[in-house]
Amino acid sequence: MDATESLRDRKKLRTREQLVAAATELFAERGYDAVTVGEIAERAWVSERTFFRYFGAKEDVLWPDSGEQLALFAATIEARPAVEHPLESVRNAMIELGRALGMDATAALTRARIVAATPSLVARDMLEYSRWEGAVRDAVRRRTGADERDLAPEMTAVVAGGALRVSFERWVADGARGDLAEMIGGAFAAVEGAIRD
Amino acid sequence: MDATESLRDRKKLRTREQLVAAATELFAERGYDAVTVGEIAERAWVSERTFFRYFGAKEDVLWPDSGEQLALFAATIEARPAVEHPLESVRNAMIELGRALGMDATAALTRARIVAATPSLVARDMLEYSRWEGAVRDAVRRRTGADERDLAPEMTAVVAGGALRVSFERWVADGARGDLAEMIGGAFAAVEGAIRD
DNA sequence: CCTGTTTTTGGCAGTCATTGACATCTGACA
DNA sequence: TGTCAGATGTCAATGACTGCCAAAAACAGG
Repeated sequence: MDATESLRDRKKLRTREQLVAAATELFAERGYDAVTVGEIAERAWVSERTFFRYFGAKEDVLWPDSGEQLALFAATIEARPAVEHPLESVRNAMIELGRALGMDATAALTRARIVAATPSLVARDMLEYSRWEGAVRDAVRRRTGADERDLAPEMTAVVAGGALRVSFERWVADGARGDLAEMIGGAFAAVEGAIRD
Repeated sequence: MDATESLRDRKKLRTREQLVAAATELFAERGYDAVTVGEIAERAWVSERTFFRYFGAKEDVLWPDSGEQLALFAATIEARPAVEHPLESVRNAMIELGRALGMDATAALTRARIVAATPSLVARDMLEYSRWEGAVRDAVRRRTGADERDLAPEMTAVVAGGALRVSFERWVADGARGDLAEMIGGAFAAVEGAIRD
């Protein structure tokens, strides 16, 4: 509740943000591989060692809040009314979340381009998606009380996670114009067509 | 056509196989991170430098034929009769492929365990799946002549790739007993249930 | 079998990511 | 102001890669 945390905490937060900003700028300018952690640290006014105190690895700086966002997403799904169809819950959760995070389109676009340009980052990104998928799967299982061996929750999660991923990719490909929420809705709708005929 | 290629080629192939075998054994024994490239090279009777002539990175040795397999998969899909429903084609292609590759269950299991134990390898694995997904998407697009902006082929690919991934994971979790092809069929079937209600 | 040519290897040095150990500095607080 | 815990900087070491050059092996022709 206290917006004025200790000086220490504020400094820590600022350093963290500077590291993320410095890294993003440098990556955007020269490409991920051509930037060293030392350079990122230098631009953020800290030592290289300190970078690793904030982020476990160079690439982690591109997913600064993945843990929090995942937790938030999971909580948002759980909070949806139980009568909703699972896919509907996920879709709404994603839309709610998109609003809550206040998505800075420009920043998201920059980041997406950096990631797309380097295979190892794309891989890491897929790993993030798979974690969201896991959250969906767990939520669906809990809600439907499905057996752990039932593949239905897994596939629901595959569809939900895939819709998010595909929508985001398309949104980025379009230069972050257009409405992401709408695109997600479209992706979910497309599954119907994909399944039937 | 010539089973007796040049000595050079045969040696190269043997070295490659030895590297893969050495790496797999060591990873299984001690875990991916605890094994150095130098140790792998040593057990394969070559220098560390040579390892990197065969594989661009340490982790690549766990996906020795990913390119070929992907190409084979793509070709197999394309070869399915055009009247088949896309998902059906993909399912059959996967089943055909599983047979053609002669899946060594034990080896697959060992590999899967190594991968599952290390996040960066899981990420790389997801990247591989996304490439298969891309192949499916392209095939569906070509076959249906869908517009590039149509999300249907993307989602068909998501479902197909997801079914493969989920099935394989389950198969591995079950200790590679059971029929993988059958499990894939089950995953595809589960989508119906997941979508409707 | 001998010899000049083409590949494949090995050895080395250098860069960069990542980590542990230890000294120093700084905000928090009595 | 003096002390303590937490944050940072420094240093050294390991291990993944890469470029470069020289030795070894496989080829091809005579």
